[in-house]
Amino acid sequence: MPRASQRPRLVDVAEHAAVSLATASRALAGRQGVSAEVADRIRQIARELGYVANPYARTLASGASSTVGLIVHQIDDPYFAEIAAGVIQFAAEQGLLVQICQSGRDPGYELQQLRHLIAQRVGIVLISGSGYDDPRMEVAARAELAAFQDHGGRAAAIGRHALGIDAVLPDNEAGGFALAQHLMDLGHRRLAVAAGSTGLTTVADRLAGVSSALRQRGRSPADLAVVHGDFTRAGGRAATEQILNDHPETTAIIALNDAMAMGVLSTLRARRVPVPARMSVVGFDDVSVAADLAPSLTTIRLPMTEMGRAALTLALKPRTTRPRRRPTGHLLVVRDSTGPAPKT
Amino acid sequence: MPRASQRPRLVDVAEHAAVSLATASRALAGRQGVSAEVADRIRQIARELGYVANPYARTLASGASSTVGLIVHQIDDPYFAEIAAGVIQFAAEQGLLVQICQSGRDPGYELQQLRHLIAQRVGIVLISGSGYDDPRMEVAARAELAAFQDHGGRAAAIGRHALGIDAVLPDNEAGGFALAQHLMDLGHRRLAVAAGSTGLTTVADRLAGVSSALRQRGRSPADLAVVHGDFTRAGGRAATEQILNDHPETTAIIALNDAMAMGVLSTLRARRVPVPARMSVVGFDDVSVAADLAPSLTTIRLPMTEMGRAALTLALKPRTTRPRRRPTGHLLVVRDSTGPAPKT
DNA sequence: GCCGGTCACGTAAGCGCTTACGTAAGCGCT
DNA sequence: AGCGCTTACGTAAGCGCTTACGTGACCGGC
Repeated sequence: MPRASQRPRLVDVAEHAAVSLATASRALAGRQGVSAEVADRIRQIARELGYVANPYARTLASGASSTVGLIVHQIDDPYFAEIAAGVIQFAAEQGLLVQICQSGRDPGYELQQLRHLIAQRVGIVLISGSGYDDPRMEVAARAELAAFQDHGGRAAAIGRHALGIDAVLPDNEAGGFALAQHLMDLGHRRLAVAAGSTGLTTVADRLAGVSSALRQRGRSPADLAVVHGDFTRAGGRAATEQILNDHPETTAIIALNDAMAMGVLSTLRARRVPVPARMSVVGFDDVSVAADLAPSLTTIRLPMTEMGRAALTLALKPRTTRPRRRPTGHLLVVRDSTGPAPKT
Repeated sequence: MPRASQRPRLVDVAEHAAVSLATASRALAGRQGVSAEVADRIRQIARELGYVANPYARTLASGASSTVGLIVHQIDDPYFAEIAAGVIQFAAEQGLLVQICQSGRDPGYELQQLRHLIAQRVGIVLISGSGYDDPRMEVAARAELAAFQDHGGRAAAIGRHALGIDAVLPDNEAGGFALAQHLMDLGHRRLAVAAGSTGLTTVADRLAGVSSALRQRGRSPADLAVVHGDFTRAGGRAATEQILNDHPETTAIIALNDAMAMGVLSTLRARRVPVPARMSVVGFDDVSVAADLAPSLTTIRLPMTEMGRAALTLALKPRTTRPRRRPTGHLLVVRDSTGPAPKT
C-alpha cells in the first residue's frame, strides 16, 4: 500500500509566513480572527508552495468529512449514470469528491453499502433509485440514516421517499398519468404495461398514475394488462413476449422505464411487429439514447442530471426538522414510437 | 459540515480485550506479534462492538490510503459507465472505495483532476479513456504520475499507453483491422470512417487498423473517406451528414466507437437510407445497448467491465521496473447492421 | 547457571490538521 | 487612570490510528 508523499504541509506555509499554525489554518479556512493583510499573505504563500490540505488530517481533526457517498443500483444503467454525472459535476465545482457504490438492486446489499459508507465517515450520503417494498430493509435503512444525521451527517434521496431524509422526487405518478392519457388520446383502448419488479416503489407509483388516467376516462382496470419483469432491457424483452402471447389484443405498451422500453422495441422488431403502425410503445425517463432509437422513443423526460445536482444541493443545506421534498417536474416527449391506434 | 459520530474506537476494543492499543491494532491488521488466541479474542470483540476503523485516522497514521481514484471522460457514456462498474464492483470486493472524476475529454481539465486526486491522497489512480495527441499535457500527466508512484502511489491506465504506467490496452488496431476486413469480405469497396476527434490516440489506433486492412488487400487509401467529429452520438450524426454529402458513393460506414455508430444509424434513418441494404454500419466497443438497436449493431466487443477489474488488479500488484501492458483481446460481433454491398 | 535470541506485548511518539483557550494590545468609556 | 470589551494572534491539546522501540518472559545451548 502506498505511502504519503513529500508535499508541503501547513507548517511549511506557516513558517514561510512567519505565523503560527493556528493563524495559517484560520487564514486558509477563511475564518475570521486574522487581519486581511496577513490572511492575504498566507494565502499567497500557500499558492506559491502548491499547498493543498491533507484531507485525512483535516477530517480527523475537525470531524467534518467533505466526501460524498453516492449509492446507485447500477452505474452502467444510463438512468443512474446520468444522475451520477450530475452529482460528480456539481461536487467537483464544490471541491468535494464522490465515492460511488452499487447496490445491484438488492435491498440487503444496499443496506450493507450504506453502512459501509457511513463507517467510512463520508460526510454526505446520497441514495438514488427506487425504494423497496420490503418494510424491514426500509426501516433499517431509515434508522441508519437517522442515526447518521443525528451525528451530524447529511443525507438525501433521489427518487425515493419514506426514508425520512430530504428527497428529490420525480413525478412518477403524473408521468404515468400523462403517458396513459397520450395513448388514449391516440385512440388506444387495450394497453399493456411492462412493469419493473413488484416491490419497487417507483414501479408502483408510475403504475398508479397509469391506472388513475384510465379511471378518469371511465375505463375499466380490465383494459390494462400489467406484466412484471426486471427493470432492465432483458426484463422488457421478457415482458413483451408475455404480452404478445397473453394479451394479443394490445395496441400499446407502456414500459415503466426506458431500459424496459428498449427491450420492448427490440423484441417487437424481432417478432416483426411494426411500431407504431401495429403497436405503440412508450418509455419513462428519457435517457439520452431514447432519441436515437429506431423508432425514437416517446417517453417522459426526467432531468436526471439536474436531479443529481439538486440532491447534493439539498444535502449541503442544513437539516430541517421535517425532511424537504423537491419535485422534479416532468415532460411528455412525443417521438416516433407512438401513433394512432390501428383500425381494426 | 458534518461532525464525526460516536462510533466505537480502537481504544474501546483494546479496553474490552484488556490489551494495549498496539496489540489491538496488530491483531486487526492481521500482522504478527500477537498470539493466535489473543488475536482471535480481539477480532471477536471488535465484531461484537461493530468496530470499523476510521479510515482518516488510519491513513493519516500510516500514510497508506486505500481509496482509488478513477478518471473517466464522462460517466454517462456507456463505455465509461461499464468500465466504472467493473472497477467499483471489484473495489467493493477488496474493501476499497472508488472516487470518480470526469475530465470531459479536456486534457487540461483532466490534468487538473489528476492533480486533485493526488492532492487528496488517494492511494491508487486509474485513468481511463483515450490519450491525447497533445505532447505537453501527456508529458505533464506522465510526470505527475511518475512522482506519484515514486512516493508510493500506484497507477494504471485503461485504453491509453504512453503514460509510463501499467496499462490495460484494448486491441484497437486489430479491431479496426477486423472491421474493415469484414466489410471488404461483404464486397464493400467504398468505405467511410466516422472518426472521433483528431488528437485522440484511440482514434488514431483504430484508424490505423482500418488502413492497414485496406493496404493488405491492395486497396488505395483513396478508397477510404475519413471524417472527423466528436466521439459522441452527435459527432456521429454530423459525420454522417458529411459523408452522405461529400462521398455519396460510400456503401459502408465504420464508426470508431458505438456512440458515433448510434448517431450514424440515427441520421441514416432520418435520411431514409436503408441499413444494411443500402449502407452497412459498424461500431466499436459493443456497449450493451448495441445489441438492442435497430438494426442491431455489428461491432467489436471489448470487455469493458473486465478491463476495469483488470486495471485495478494491476494497480494492486507491486510496481515493476517496466510498466506492464495487458492486451484485452477483441471479438468481431456480426449483427444486422452489416450486409453485402449493394449491387450497382 | 548464564547468555543471546525469540516472542508477545506495552509505551509512546508521531501523522497533519483544527480549535478551545490564553494573552497582549488597542479601544472607548466613566 | 482604570475598567471591560474587542481584535489578532500564539500555545497546546487533541482527532484515532500506526509503528519504532523497549521490556520482560521464556527457551535452548554451552
